[in-house]
Amino acid sequence: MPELPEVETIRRGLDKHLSGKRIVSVEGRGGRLVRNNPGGMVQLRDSLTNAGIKSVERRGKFMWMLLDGRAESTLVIHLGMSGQVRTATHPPAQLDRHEHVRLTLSDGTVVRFVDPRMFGHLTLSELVEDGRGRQVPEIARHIAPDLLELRDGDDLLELAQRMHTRNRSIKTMLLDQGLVSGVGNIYADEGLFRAGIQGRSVGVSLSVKQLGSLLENTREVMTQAVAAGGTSFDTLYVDADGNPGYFERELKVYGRENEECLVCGGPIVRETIGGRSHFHCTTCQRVVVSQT
DNA sequence: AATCGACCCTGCTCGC
DNA sequence: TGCGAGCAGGGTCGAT
Repeated sequence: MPELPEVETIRRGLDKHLSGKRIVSVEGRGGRLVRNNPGGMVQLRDSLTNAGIKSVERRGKFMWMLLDGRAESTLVIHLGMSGQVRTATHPPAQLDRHEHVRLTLSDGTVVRFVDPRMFGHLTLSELVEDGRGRQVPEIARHIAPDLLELRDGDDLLELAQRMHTRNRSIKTMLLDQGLVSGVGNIYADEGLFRAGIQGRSVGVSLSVKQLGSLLENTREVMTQAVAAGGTSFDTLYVDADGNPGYFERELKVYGRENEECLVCGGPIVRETIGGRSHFHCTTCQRVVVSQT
């Protein structure tokens, strides 16, 4: 479900509600959600009980709580396709069907981890240096900085130059979290539409300038989506307070197969790239697959 | 080294 | 109304 804007919206809510609080109890069966911890729920309970939460951080679609005085200094939260983190002051006594873990904080706030598909995970991880001067959880070290971390000049240019050397579809590269993180299927398509490029265009065939424009457009869409509280197609995405996001109304192509392009009136087309749907307008977006 | 497909799950929608 | 097929916003792994 959630891409960078949705995760960032949730992170802000959690940071506000949880920072400076202490975890007093840990409940739930955990299940697949805690699969990455060798000691499962027992380890999670031992490590988190009485831990203080300093802040909630994020890179790409990974977010983590910074914990006080613990061997594993972070609790990493990845929402996968259908994960939610909700805060509550008076939750139902019984855990919901898909509620796998519940934390109770020193002030009575309850944090509920919900995930029907269980592609998400909760993982204790130590902080390490990412090679660029930032401390990140060890299990998130493999992902690149996200578009909101990259600086306008050098960082974006360097990434555009790197993409320019690759003989690979631009959409696949946008989704490659090792190249740039945080972009998922919705915002990749929206960024490509705004940049006027079809997703199967190949890196080497696009100019560094075109690639830079694509990155800027994609970042701009995500920035606007954060301001709108993210995109909600359905009840699967809500922020930490249970509110939906309002960016769906701003989507130009994603999920609009056979509908009219809002710019030229032509049909929005869906094709498959790398096993994922790519929504685009064949008039407003060019395909560039050969050297120019 | 890079890239593709399979796989991990549940739930919803669509067509017959 | 019932049922199977297909699809979904994510990531990881092994085979090529």
